[in-house]
Amino acid sequence: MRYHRAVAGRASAQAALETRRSIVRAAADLTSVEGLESVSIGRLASILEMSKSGVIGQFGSKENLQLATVELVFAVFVERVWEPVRHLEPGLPRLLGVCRSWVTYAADPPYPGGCPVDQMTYDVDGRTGAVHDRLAEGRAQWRRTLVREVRRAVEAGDLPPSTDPEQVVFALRAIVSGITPSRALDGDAPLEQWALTAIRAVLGLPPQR
Amino acid sequence: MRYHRAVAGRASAQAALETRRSIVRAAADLTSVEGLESVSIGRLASILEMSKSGVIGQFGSKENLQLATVELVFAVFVERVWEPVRHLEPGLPRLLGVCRSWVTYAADPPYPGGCPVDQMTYDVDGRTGAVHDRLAEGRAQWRRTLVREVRRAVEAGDLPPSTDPEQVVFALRAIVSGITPSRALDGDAPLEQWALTAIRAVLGLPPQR
DNA sequence: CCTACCGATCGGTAGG
DNA sequence: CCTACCGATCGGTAGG
Repeated sequence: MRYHRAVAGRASAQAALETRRSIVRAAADLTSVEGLESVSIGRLASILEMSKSGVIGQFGSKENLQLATVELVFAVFVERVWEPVRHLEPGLPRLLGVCRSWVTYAADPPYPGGCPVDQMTYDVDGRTGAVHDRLAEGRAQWRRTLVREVRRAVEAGDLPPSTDPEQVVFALRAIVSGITPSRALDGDAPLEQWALTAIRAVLGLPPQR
Repeated sequence: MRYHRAVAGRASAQAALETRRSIVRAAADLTSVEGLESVSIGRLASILEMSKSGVIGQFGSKENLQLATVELVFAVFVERVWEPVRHLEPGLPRLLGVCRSWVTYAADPPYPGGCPVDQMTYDVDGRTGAVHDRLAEGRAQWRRTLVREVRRAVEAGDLPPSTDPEQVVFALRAIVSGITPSRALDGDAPLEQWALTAIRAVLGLPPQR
């Protein structure tokens, strides 16, 4: 009986973890399409064919569910954008690699909608609270990573010495983030190519590659 | 009595128009801060110290109120960004003028939050309906205006003949739209200057001015 | 423009 | 993980 309960305990703890993952994943997908505000506990319950208390019980509050969703979309971002290129040589080679994987991620995101990080940024930008703070923190970390990479490229002589890393990183983020709304509202266009062309321009590199 | 009623009729029609304007203005302000989804009839009623039926009665439905809000923010955009420079010489002079007024509008918007057009773009990009369609239409019109201006600048020899007007306009829109989220979440920075620097880069113009 | 009301949905809790 | 429920708020309507 103790054994049985222990096994059942492990099995059900595992099942609970899987349920938790499926809830967060559904929340991320729904956020990518309709935004954070549309992700209600009732809608998730309906999508996942669970009760509302089954959805919220895993997290205790909607805010905790949102925080878990933020962590998931950050992890996916790192896995898709940073991991594939982290082995490249620091400086311009890795910076250009990041830009390519980043643009690919934005143009063909692993969600039914656009990048949930950008969506959430708009959803929380006028508010306060833990979700806003965690999102700002993650964005700041990504910004610092990019600034460091630009700085290395300048020091290596691969970018003009007049380069302002902070300015360039602002431009890079804007250009990549511009892909999602264009894709959703402006009709078909070679957005990936347009973005890469713009990126080379703000880096002060000659066109093409 | 007929006269009195006629006067009262005019006066109250005017009052109704003013009420209508104040509702739409409050909706635009609230949209700029919290997004379209947070603009409920009840919240507007509370802000304006009216009854809910007084708010919605002017429009018949929430969708019509949203459409009226879209028209207002488009009108404000044209007034702030296009009108100040429409007298400039078509081509590069007017294009640079537009970029300046546009960046100023984004960096110091006439709303308590950021530009409602960008906010609404994220709010409706995963949906269908009249608000989505009107927003897409307005965005397309602005895009065509910019493309025309870039094309003129190329034809006048003020921009490189290799310029792809559609690509450049994608980049311009992304850069200006990047100001709002940065302002809200990334802390103090010379965003206006960064944006103008990036704009010159994607236009293929030398730095500074 | 108002009061009074409709059914639906919201986040969350009690109790199991 | 469930059912059953809470008060609050949603968009909208009836009737004036």
